Order: sequence, then structure tokens, then C-alpha cells
Amino acid sequence: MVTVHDVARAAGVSISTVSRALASPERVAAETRDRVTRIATELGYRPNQAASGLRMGRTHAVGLLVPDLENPYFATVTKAVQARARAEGYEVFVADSDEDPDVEAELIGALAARTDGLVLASPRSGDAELRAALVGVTAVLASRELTGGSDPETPEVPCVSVDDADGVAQVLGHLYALGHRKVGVAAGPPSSWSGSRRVAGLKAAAEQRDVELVELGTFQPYFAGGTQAADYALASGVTAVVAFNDLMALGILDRLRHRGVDVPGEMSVVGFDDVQLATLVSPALTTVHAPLARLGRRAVDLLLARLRGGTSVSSQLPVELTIRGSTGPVPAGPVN
Amino acid sequence: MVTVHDVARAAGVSISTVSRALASPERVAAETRDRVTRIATELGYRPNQAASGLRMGRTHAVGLLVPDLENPYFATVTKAVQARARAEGYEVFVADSDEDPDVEAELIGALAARTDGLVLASPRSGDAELRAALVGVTAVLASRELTGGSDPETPEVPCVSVDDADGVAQVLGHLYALGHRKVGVAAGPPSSWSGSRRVAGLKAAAEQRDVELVELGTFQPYFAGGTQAADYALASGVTAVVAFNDLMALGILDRLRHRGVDVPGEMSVVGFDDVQLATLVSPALTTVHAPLARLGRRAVDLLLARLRGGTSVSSQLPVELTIRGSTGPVPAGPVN
DNA sequence: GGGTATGGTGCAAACGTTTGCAGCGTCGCA
DNA sequence: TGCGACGCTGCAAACGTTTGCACCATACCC
Repeated sequence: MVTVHDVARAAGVSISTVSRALASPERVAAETRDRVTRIATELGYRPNQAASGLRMGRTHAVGLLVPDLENPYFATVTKAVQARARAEGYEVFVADSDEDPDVEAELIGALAARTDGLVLASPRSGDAELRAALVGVTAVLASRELTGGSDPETPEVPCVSVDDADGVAQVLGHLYALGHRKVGVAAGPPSSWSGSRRVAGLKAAAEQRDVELVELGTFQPYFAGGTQAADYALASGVTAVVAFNDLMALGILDRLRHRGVDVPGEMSVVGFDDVQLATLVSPALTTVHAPLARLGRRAVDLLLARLRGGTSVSSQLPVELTIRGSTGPVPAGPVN
Repeated sequence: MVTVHDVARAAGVSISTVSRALASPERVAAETRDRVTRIATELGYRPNQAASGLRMGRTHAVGLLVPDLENPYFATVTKAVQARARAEGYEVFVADSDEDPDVEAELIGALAARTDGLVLASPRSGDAELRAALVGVTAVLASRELTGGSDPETPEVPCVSVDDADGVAQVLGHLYALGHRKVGVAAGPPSSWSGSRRVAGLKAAAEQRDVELVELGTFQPYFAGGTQAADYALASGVTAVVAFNDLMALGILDRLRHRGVDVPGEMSVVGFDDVQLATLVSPALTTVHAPLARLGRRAVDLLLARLRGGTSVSSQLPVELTIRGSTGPVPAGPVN
């Protein structure tokens, strides 16, 4: 462990000079500064930041918590968060909760101790647990809302999300226009806030259009979850299936192909998010395009505004249905 | 900023008791401990760890540095690293360098200050820069070697990699058996250590088999890089092309499809890594299966062994060519 | 040459935390 | 009832770092 004392001794100056040479270089003579910084790097000195009691917004790092880094949705959001944060002079440290609420709470604490603020992408914890974990933490939420609790000390947490209700309404309208009257929905984990929103939005839209909505069940938000959901869809007699996200939709497509079901001839499939992968499979996936990069950037902007003492207001981003090859007219024959 | 003093005051005990109640619970009375921990969580207290000078291996966190989180290769490695580390009681914090050596050096410093040790996956920095950035840092390398520098104080960095040479040798043997005699190679970024190894291995294998190897150039290790490489491959008159990694190979496949080139009828394509995505496209990608999960686990094991004061030896993992639909016999007609 | 401003540096206090040491009270045993 | 042991707690020192304050030397102005 190399300390300021070691560097000071090697450079022949006091520890104050070392500290200043590294923290506020303009307050120290150029020659001294160069010598100190050179020796510091040679010795591999790393300031033990947080050692001082102040530590106010000076780590210049933010944390990002996601449920699953292997999901391209979060990978894209991560990239956007990082790009924006980096441009503003902040490093980003990412933690992956493996979709586990308990791990999530732990990671919030561990990240908060090492950074100035947190972006929580689609946290899976319940409202109460999340509120408890966020006491004393500067954070913003992405794809999740958290209304202020009863405790007046609990801070309101700003959030940025996409317009899930509008997205699924567009999906249902599209399917209706194609003639589909019996539509399946493969829901994601019950802990997903946007998942619940999407199912609720679908129900409302289906009722309005007089479309029968079949809830196929809740599945893991992965490719494998879609594989599982596909068989439920076939058994239920629906002519179209809406998946919680693109990954599940791709799993459904894959399973249908293996079972010899033509898409979109016999079954239409719709996803949500529009990850890049959705364009690479064939048929390409019809899906709701969510502006993931904007989402990540906006989350960072909200967080930095809070860190700088400003106020930040929650916002909701618009989405747009992107029609590709996986949806088509309802099969001509009688619905089996 | 809630401190031990606040908690102590609220709990009616001394700061020592608070510290002990949280750090070594067995040394404090059960009733006191419960009261302290309850008040601490209520107040949202986070220990300012690193404030004490000791800080020896007690953060129980490791850092993981990757060039690109959006690359499924690194996503998979990340998951494996995390699973193993979590099982051993360590949290993992991930940083993404965006393939930029300068950012890499910065992140190494920032991560090292917050964790007990680092796993560096495929670092892009040059040997000298990497060595400089690692002074005083406990780290292990994945898919990269770094031999001890001249400076005796510089630590040897243990590393775990896959057998690139054997992998590409298997690839070339496979293509040779299919009749290919003019094979293109789409190399990755020059800064990639394993990339250089793979190209070198291909050259050696091609020379041995009397196969003409055409270097198409170096490309970004992304999907887009492959898109670009595909046109070079078509222009060069090769009958098969070996990509630096699966992502590039998928880009090649996509571009060839758009240009109406049949795979594998007119052109064979081979990748490297065997990411999950390789099985989802059609034709499915022939690729070298690298044991990514083992790689991640092994890296963590090496790191933890070092952290616990043991010694750890570098190792190399075996690979296996996985033949799928993207390779086939050389076209019957004369090579154009 | 005297006086003053200025810029560079060191001293020492303070931060939040951990930990060795000692004091205190209680309990068990004879 | 007396004595020893032990569990629990507080005091205070120490960690590495930052920062207010003061000192000193040099440069500049008249």
C-alpha cells in the first residue's frame, strides 16, 4: 500500500504538497508537480479516496445496476449511460443483480459506497425494499417508478421510462388490423414493473378492441423463457403472441421454427425493446422500438442534475411500433 | 453523509460499539447489536470503508475490466466471473473501456481503488502501458499474456487464455478437408493479443497445408466490422473466410446474404468463440468453441488465490471446432 | 534599498473509521 | 460472602488524506 508519505519521502516534499500536486495542480510549482506526479505513478500510488471525511461528489464515478448484463437490452443501455457519463467526466461501474432482489439491495449499498450516485435500470425489488435500500443514496430509476413513501424523509426518486401503454396499444392495433382476434401474451417476471404495465396496457387495449387476450403465463425474460412460452402459445389456439421483450420473442421464434410452425403464416410474434438482434433473425422481428440510448442518456442527465444540486423531473419517452417479418395476416382457415 | 457518530448518538452507545456491531457482531451483546444495526439501516448508514488505513482485502469486491460489454463474448465471461466471485463472497464491479487503451489505464486505477483485485479481460493496452498501470495492483489477465518486465519490482501477472493456435489449426484443417485452398482471414484490432495469436496460428497452419492465406485486413471486432470484411472477401476470390470472432462472422454472413451470396454454397464462413448467438442464425455458424464460463471461473480462482496470499499459475484452456451450417465443400466451378 | 504583493510550501488539525487496552459489571463457584 | 473470570463497552490512538493557516523567499514597484 503506497501512501502520500511514501511519495513525499521519495520526492523530498511534504505530504501536503503531494496531495495538492495530485488534487489541485495549479496550486503547486510546475517543476515540483511534475516530479511528484512522476514519482507517484512510478510507485503506483493510488489515493485512498474516501479516507477524508468530505468525499462530496468528488469520486467522479456513478454506479449502474442492471438485472442481467447478458440481456442485450441492458448492454445497450449500459453503453449509452457510459457514453454520456464519460462525456461529463464520470466513470461508470456496473453491477449485475442476476434478477435477484436480495442481491440488488446488497449491490445498491456496495455501489453507493464507491460512487457519487446510482442509475438503477429496471430494479426488481419491491417498493418497500427499494425505498429502504435507497435511504441516503442519490439515485435515479430507469424503467421503474417509485412514488414517495409515507416517511417524509424518504426522497422522491426521479425516473425515466418508456411509454409502455402506448407501445402495447400500437401492437394490439397492428394485430387487430391484420385480423387477429385471439392473442396470447407471454409475460415477464412478476417483479418487473414495466412488465406489469405492459400486460395491463394490453388488457385495456384488448378490451377496447374486443380481442380475446390469453395470458400464457409468466416466463423468464430470456431466450429460454420464450422457448417455453412458444409451446403454451401453440396449445392455446392463439394466432399471435406478444412477448414481454425481444429476447423472449426470439426464443418463441426459434421454438416455433423447430416445431415446424410457419411465422408469420401460422403464427405472428411481436417483441418489445427492438434490440439490434431483432433485425438479424429471419423472419426479422416485429417489435416496439424503445429509444434505449435516449433512456440511458436521460437517466444520466437526471442523476447528474441531482448531484449538482439541481432538481430533476421524471419523464417518459415515446415508443414506436416497428413492423418487420414476424407478423402477418391471420391464417385463412378456421381458428383451430 | 451518515457517520458512525450519528448512529452512536441515536443508539445511545459509543462509536466503537457501532463499528464493532457492524464489523464483528460476535463481540457485542445481542440486544445492543440488534438495536445498532436497526438504527444504522434506518438512517441509511454506509461505512466509509477505505477511511481506515488498513483496508486490506476487506472490501470483498473485485473489479472486472472488459473492452466491450455489448459483445456477447464478454457478457458471458462477465456472468461466469460474477457467479464464481459471488459464490466466494465477493461482489463484482464491471467497467467497460470501449476498446480504448487510454480509458483502460484510467479504469484500472479507478477500479483498483475500489476493489481488492482485478480481472482484466482481453486488455487492449500495449505491454509497457499495461505494466505501468498495474504497479501495485493485484490482477489477473484473461486472454492476454504479460511476461515480467525488466524491472524486478514489477509483478508477474498470472493469466488464463484459450488455445488459439490449436483452434485456428482445427479451422484450417476443416477447410482443407472441404477442399478450400484459398482462405481469407478477417483480423481483429491489432491491439488484440489473441487476435495476433490467431492470425499467426492461421499462417503457420496454412503454410503447413500449402493453403494460400489472404489477409483481408483488420476490422472492428463488431458486427459492423464483419459487414465491411465481407466485401473484401468477395473481391479477393477466396472460397472461405475466417473471422476474428463470432460477431464479425455474423456480420459477414449478414452482408453475404444481402449480396445474394449463398453460404456455404459459394462461400464458407468460420467464427471464433462460439457465443450463443452463433446457433440462432441460419445457417448456424461453424466456429471454435471456447469455454468462456471456464475462462471466467478460472480467472476468478487465480485472482482469489493471489488475494489469499497463495501463488497462482497461468493456464491455457482447450478449444474445439464446432461444425455447423456455415461451412461446406469448396464450390465445384473454377475458383474465379 | 525598503516595502509590499505573490506564489510555493509545510505544519497541524480534522475527517470517519478501526482497534488495543482497560474498566466495568455480572455471574459462577467454593 | 469472597474471589476470579469473562463478556461487554468506552476511551483514545492510529490510519491516509485534505485543507486552513502561516511562513518564507522571491519579484516587483517606487
